Amino acid sequence: MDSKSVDAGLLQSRYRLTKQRAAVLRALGTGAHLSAETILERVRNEMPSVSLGTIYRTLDILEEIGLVQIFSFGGKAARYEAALEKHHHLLCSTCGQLTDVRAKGIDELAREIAAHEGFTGIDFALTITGQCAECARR
Amino acid sequence: MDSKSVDAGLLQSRYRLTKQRAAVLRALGTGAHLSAETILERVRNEMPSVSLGTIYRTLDILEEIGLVQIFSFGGKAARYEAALEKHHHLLCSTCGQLTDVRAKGIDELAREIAAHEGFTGIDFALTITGQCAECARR
DNA sequence: CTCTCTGCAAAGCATTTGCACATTG
DNA sequence: CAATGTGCAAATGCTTTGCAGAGAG
Repeated sequence: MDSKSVDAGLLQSRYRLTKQRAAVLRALGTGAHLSAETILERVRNEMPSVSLGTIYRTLDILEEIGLVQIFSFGGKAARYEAALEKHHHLLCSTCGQLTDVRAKGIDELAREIAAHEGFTGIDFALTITGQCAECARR
Repeated sequence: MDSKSVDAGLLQSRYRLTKQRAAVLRALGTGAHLSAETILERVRNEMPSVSLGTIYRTLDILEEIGLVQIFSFGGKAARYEAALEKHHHLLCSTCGQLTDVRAKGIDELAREIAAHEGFTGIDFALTITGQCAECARR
């Protein structure tokens, strides 16, 4: 997905495409699993006056439109990621690293389970917590 | 699991089994998906002087020992639940209701995925968000 | 008697919000 | 120019912590 088509998502929505919003989208494009604070830093590189409030407001909108996925794991600050291709995460409980994984088997299973309970319009993301190979070695 | 065996978990740990901790365990037994605030209310029924700080401290310990599962979903207050049998959740994004579901297929898949990436000692819980049958009807 | 736990109140943090001004379409 | 968005700073809400006294072993 290039930046034009990402911006298009905003244009098609009831929201305006502002400099700040485009910058947040760009920041998200440069790496995944960013905290709001990190996004703020990146956006400030090109636009020093943005405020954290705007970052949060923007992320809310982007999530609503479906351009961003939010992960809140028990801990502290949530992580935000451009919603490109559906995928899941492995979270190392020792070093905190987040690894992406695809697994359509899970998607199908989840869909079946939800359907069985009468749930519709579902969405989900699986986060598996454990120890990554590197941390286990120590 | 009766209350004796639950208490035993604490007794076997390096923590003391205090009145407050037993009361929190009992409160968790009476219903799942409780917020810390709700647990506080329940515990106060039998012990009016407990503080929220103690509730949180106790829940932390219980999670560490493995007697409690914590769910933090994006939103606000986390939900706490006695860790009885491994299961997953359906979260209705409209009414907020949380439904338990078992699905060993998912457990197996997750284990495979993690193993493939060299992750060990894994744990996870799947939360599927969508609209429950009742809310969809409206 | 010593170590752990508790209540209380204050502190911490991530996130949200009210308001006056700036910007967009 | 009317509606929406932004920066700023203050407010919120959940959770954590320091401390002095209470309780457990």
